[in-house]
Amino acid sequence: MPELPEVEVVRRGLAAATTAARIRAVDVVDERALKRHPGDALDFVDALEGRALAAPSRRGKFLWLPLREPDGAARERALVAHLGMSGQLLVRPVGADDERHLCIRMRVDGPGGEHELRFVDQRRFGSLAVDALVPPVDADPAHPGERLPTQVRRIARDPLDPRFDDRAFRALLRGTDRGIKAVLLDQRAIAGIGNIYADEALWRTRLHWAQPARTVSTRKANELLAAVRDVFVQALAEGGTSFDDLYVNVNGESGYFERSLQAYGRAGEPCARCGRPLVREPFANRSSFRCPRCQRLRGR
DNA sequence: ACGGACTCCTGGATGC
DNA sequence: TGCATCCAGGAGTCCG
Repeated sequence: MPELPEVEVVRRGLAAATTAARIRAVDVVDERALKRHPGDALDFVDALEGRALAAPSRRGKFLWLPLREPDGAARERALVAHLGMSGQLLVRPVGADDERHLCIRMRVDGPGGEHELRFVDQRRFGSLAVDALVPPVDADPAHPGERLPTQVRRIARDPLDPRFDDRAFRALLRGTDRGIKAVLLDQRAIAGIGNIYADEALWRTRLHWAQPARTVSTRKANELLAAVRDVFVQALAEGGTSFDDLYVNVNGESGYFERSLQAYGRAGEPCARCGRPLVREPFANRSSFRCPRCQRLRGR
């Protein structure tokens, strides 16, 4: 399931394959993939055909490729992608067989010749859109050129962004009674974390998912941020986490960080620290995995 | 205003 | 064996 490391793997793959590529033709096979696009399919195709793609950017789990006019002029618009839980962006040879859940196909002509950039999505929570680029609400005066798609403006910076504000995040924790995991998953508070990496970071920090955020000490908050960054960097180095082939890189290959997971999906298996069997608990219509000994509610 | 519940969707796994 | 139900999840929306 694509969280920050998986989306970053895809971004890097796209950077190599599509930067400076020109879009020759766009075929919308399933219009439901355009649910975040402000216009219809015709408008989507029209906004892309003939334009070139600039180097891809990412914030949290959102990915976008700025568009250039045929004369090379920058356009304040971008092709925006969100993979949802099963979306894939694939670079394929022209005319390769259609994937079963192919939603959008784009023929692109780049430095490496002609390819197809395809958006494939089994569970259809993902989307492509053409969206305007605007200055971020948290713009840094030292970097006035930064631009974000409008639909990404409400998303916080992610913890690998050098301009992520640790201090502001700690203040946010002090100001809410929500459980710590709910805050980690709130993309307006900190971006890029989903259910898997939330559980991994909490396990590493020995925090219970329901621990009220305001009771997390400054020291623990710093440990938690460090754990989130560590787990992201490690997962990135291992190509991301793949379950049942739903997440793959642009060449269709799985990552292997699943082998390194210590908490997520491991109910009944012994905790790698203390040996107690991990438990699975319902949380916000999904699951949380934790060690009942290492990760207890504190200060109640 | 805040936070929790609900919604979109598909197919693999599970249960009777 | 076959049908029904459950479950997974990001982020927008809705409601108390």
